[in-house]
Amino acid sequence: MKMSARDHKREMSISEEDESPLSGNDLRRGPWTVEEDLLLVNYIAVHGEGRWNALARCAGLNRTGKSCRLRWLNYLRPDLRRGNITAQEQLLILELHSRWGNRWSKIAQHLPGRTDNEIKNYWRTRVQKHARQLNCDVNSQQFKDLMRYLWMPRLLERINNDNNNSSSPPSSDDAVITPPPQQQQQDDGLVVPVNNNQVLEMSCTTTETSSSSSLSTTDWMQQQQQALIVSTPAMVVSSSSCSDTWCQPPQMEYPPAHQFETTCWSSDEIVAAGVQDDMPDLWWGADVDLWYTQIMGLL
DNA sequence: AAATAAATCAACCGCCTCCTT
DNA sequence: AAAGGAGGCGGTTGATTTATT
Repeated sequence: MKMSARDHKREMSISEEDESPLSGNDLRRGPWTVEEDLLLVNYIAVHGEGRWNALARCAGLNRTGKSCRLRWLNYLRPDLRRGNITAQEQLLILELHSRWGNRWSKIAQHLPGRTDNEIKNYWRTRVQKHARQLNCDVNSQQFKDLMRYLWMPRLLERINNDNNNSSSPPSSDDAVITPPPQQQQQDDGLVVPVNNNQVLEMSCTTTETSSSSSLSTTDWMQQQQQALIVSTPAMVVSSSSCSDTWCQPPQMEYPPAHQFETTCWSSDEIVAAGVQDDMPDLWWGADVDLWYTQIMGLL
């Protein structure tokens, strides 16, 4: 298992702490050591996950079941997706959060390989930060409108441009993980990837099996986007290419832009208004401030 | 180069729900 | 039906890293 410098440093500090271990039956807390990770991974590989308190004991881990579960779900399980949150994922997070609010685990179900913790952290560190910088409440209508009528369409535009401009294989930032073997149509109109374990548990409710069993996460994301965005204002996105089998776009009602005269700014409109049309690469990066400050000035 | 501030994210906590007995 | 345990969730903390001065 690859260990980062950060992990190594942490490991060293833990080893030093072990000279004065927790007394008696006290359970370990804090950062996990490599040895603990191995114990957990090996045990789950043989016996599977679940029954976490018993698992912790049987695996010889002096941890709570909760701690083991968290470590496995958020860090050790093999289908985790590493790296930056992609533009596609950002778009999904924004859209799903606008529907469900802080239902992180529910949102995470729609982002294969991402954990609720990761999405929650992303929201708090990036999205909330920018709401603060704009001096508005993250739950305010103003901020929601900004996301819906400016950021999301622009993000979408960027994604589409990227897709059009490159027929190349996915970049390293767009790593393909173990693809979702099956998808499950839910009553909310979205399609949920189902991992191997879930298939076993939920096979009785799996109604549709997509022919795209080798779908990469990238492809899955793109199809999800199409399902999500067909009614995004000012975006010309056809859903006709979607398979009717599993890509049924939800009928989303975008709220009226009570504050904006136009519901969305096209690139031409933005340029015509004198704003540089060069949305920064990372979208939430520091240099985006100028970009959307200019935009905000137009509103 | 050092000090400080800001950002990141792994991990914990407390509450809630569900399941088993 | 009630009690207790396990698992899941959202909120929060704090150590570490990264950026800035």
